[in-house]
Amino acid sequence: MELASKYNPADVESKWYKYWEDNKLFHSEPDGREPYTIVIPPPNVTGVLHMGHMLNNTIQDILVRRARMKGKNALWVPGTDHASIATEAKVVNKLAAQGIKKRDLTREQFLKYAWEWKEEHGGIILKQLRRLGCSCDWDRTAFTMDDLRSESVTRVFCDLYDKGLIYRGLRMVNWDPKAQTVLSTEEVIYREEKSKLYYLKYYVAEGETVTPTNQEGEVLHRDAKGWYAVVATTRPETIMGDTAMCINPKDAKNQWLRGHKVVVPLVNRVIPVIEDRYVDIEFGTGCLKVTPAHDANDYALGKTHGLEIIDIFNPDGTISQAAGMYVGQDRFAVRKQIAIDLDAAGLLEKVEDYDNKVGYSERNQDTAVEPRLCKQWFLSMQHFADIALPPVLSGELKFYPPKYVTTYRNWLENIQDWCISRQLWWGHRIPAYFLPAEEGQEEQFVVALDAEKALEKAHKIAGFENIGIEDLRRDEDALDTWFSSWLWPISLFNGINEPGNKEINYYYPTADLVTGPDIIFFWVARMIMAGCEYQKEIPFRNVYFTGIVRDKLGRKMSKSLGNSPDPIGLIEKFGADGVRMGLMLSAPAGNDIPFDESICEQGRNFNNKIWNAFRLTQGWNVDNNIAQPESSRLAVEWFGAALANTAAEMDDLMSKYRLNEALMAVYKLFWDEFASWYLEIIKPAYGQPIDGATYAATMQLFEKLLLLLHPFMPFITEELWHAMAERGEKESIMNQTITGLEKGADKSLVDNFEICKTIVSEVRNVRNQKNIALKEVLTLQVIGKNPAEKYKSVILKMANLDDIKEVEAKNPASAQFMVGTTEFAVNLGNLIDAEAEKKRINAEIAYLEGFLKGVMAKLGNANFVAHAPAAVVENERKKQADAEQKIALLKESLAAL
RNA sequence: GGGCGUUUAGCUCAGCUGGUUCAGAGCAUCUGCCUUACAAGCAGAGGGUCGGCGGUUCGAAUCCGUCAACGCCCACCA
Repeated sequence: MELASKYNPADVESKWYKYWEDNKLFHSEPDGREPYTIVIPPPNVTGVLHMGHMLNNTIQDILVRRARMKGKNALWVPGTDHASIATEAKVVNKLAAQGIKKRDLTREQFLKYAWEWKEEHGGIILKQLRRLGCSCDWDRTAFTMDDLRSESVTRVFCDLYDKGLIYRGLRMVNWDPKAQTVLSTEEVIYREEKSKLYYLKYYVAEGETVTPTNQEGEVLHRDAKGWYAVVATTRPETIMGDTAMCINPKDAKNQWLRGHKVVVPLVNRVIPVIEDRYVDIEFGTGCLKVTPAHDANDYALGKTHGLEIIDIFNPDGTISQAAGMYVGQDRFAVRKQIAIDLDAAGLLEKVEDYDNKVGYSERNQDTAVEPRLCKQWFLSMQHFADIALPPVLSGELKFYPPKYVTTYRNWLENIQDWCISRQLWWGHRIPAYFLPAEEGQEEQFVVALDAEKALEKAHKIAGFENIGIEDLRRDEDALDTWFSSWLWPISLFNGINEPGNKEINYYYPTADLVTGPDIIFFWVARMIMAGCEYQKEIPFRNVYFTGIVRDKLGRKMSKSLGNSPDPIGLIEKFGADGVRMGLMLSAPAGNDIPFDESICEQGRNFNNKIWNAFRLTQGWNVDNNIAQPESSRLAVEWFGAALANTAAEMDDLMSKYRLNEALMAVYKLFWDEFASWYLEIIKPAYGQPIDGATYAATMQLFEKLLLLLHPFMPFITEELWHAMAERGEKESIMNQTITGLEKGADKSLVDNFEICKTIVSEVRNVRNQKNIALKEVLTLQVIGKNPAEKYKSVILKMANLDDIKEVEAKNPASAQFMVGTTEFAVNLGNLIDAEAEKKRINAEIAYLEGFLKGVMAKLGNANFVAHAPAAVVENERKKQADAEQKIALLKESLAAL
């Protein structure tokens, strides 16, 4: 069959993926081999593949394919995440577009829509992962909200509640007014923002007698309407919630306010002036308005000083009835309006530009988070921090790159309780059941796996012995998505519902986790916690943190910027192998990846190179009756050693997770050594057959190269591996072993061959400079012994020489070069340009003399000779001798010209 | 305000415990080639005061100090 001169990935990729899947080659069952497990960071079930996924999953696939080829029982478990808040938002939007409001639906109705959405969009991303070549065990595909995972979540909730680690409490939390749910502290991201600082006048209440501290104070704090204090605030719309003004007791300039009452501007409510050292004397005027309902610090102040709490916001961020004014208007609209109104009333002293940080919802980045006081479910975290820190600090669990250990440690050492409830429907509903209560009375509740069990528990509580199941009211809230993800490495093997089962015992702990550093707290840390709590063992041995994929301008790839290439489009253009390689060549663990389509070209070109090397070998006729040329024998010997060296190097690099370097090593081995040297050496003359021994050896070497390449480029390697020989029906390259390829590594053999390569290059260089075609046969002279005598046959062929003559004195009419301290000369006859040659030699002498000067200076330094190790001094002496010898030889040549 | 990281060729990055890997790799660039595997290619070549300054040392890209730029994480200054 005639092979096209260019590799066409589209032809082969779908074919081989189907083959792998049909033959269940990715499937794993526990057996006697050593397990190698990876659990996928579950992508959002309704999401689509982006470049971050491409990178992340390529890495995982390389690791898992390589482990498989190292003889391990490799398993990569795929799955998706229900992504509570993001998915619910999408469904709400979709319904809104159809004119349906969430609040008009019952929970059941809404969930029906949500599941429909999930069925429609779920799985797209899993199909895309197949295009990439991911060798996931699809039979095990899981979903964080499927039955087993849901049951796991409920069990864990009940267990932690029973252990006293989960509690319900009134706290100042972060509220997302758009999604109308609470968020954890980790889900709030702060952004620097240009805003305004409003200086508001708080007049001293009527009837208060003010004693000015000094003349200056009187000027500053008094006008026609009386005495006043000025408060600087970025949030004037919250004044309706002010229940005090606070000054620092040590603040001399505000002493005069002590014990007074002031009037909240516009609102006209009289509030006390309190004193607390919390207030920064230097900030603004040193006067702080205290709004206990809407600021965490103010809340704390309110608590210590027994202040009233006025909640002026509705859950959607509009002003509530309690505010008494601007009711129903949006918080930001009110901020604008109130500034105007305050100004009109002469209560706004001034407005300044001010940079401050505003918290936004991580999932909903256009919505500013509102601190809000409400009752939520929390998980006490100190216990988990205590168990999750030691394995990382001790190195039992390793982070790549290790700098993240510090980040991890800092977080755990300052751990805050985790707010786990969300006011959402799409998620795992909290298994807490409230008991009937009298109006105005605090409701009691029980926590249980289901309603029946809840009822049993309720019956044991005095006064509730006779209630029925219909009297129980289940908590409306769902759990934070991460409350299911943190169980992922356990729940995938059903280790929560069925502790100690065969699968969890075999596959846990997993080997490597590949994920982004942005979810180190959300996910990585919490999985370690859950693992240590429920399996008493870390969930993975190594965490590989990938970088962020950026565009070539260094910007994060994002939908809104439109700078993210379509991954499937890239695969169609360059082939999955090409894209994988482009991504992998870019950067080491932890570094951001500046991605540009053009790096995929390099991958595609490499595919093509491999393809064409194969095409070359297929074009040969094999003749078993001809003898193996010496040059071919040497090439086989040398390349075998070179391949083993690279295999060993790759083992080392892979163990350090330096995938890009491992790939580069095999890339160079294939292109620079195999294609450019080995194949050229053994290539028979045009139309001539190749000897059987060389051909067989070549195909063996080629096959080994494919094995080494396979984890990085699964498709083309499978294609060629099959094209190369008859294979069994279920035989795949992915199940071949690469163990032992490093055997036979011989560095000296490789180093020796380098001398031969240098000589050939030098001759080619002469041809280049003198414009001598490769076809023209030349003669090489070596003065003295040829340092690469062993490879003479190779040199003759590669440099197209008729002979290498060992002579005592060279022909002056020749182009000369040196390899080490050996002189070579290419006889040029009348082609020689004596002037040019003199110039070249003089330049070389000048360089060597400079070099020698440096060496001599070192050796002339008594301190150096006295202090430096003998070997170093010896080496300098050798440099000196070599340089001197070379200079002498060059001067001779010069004289001869 | 704390902490971490980065700065080496045009670009992206290696360079471990100071000295033969000490100034490297890939890509890009330049020159010459359509040589019957491959122009998505072949053969060559050029290119860097290792961010600045100071110190330790016989010797510094490498260790220490300092400054600068960039990036990331954490933190309640309204």
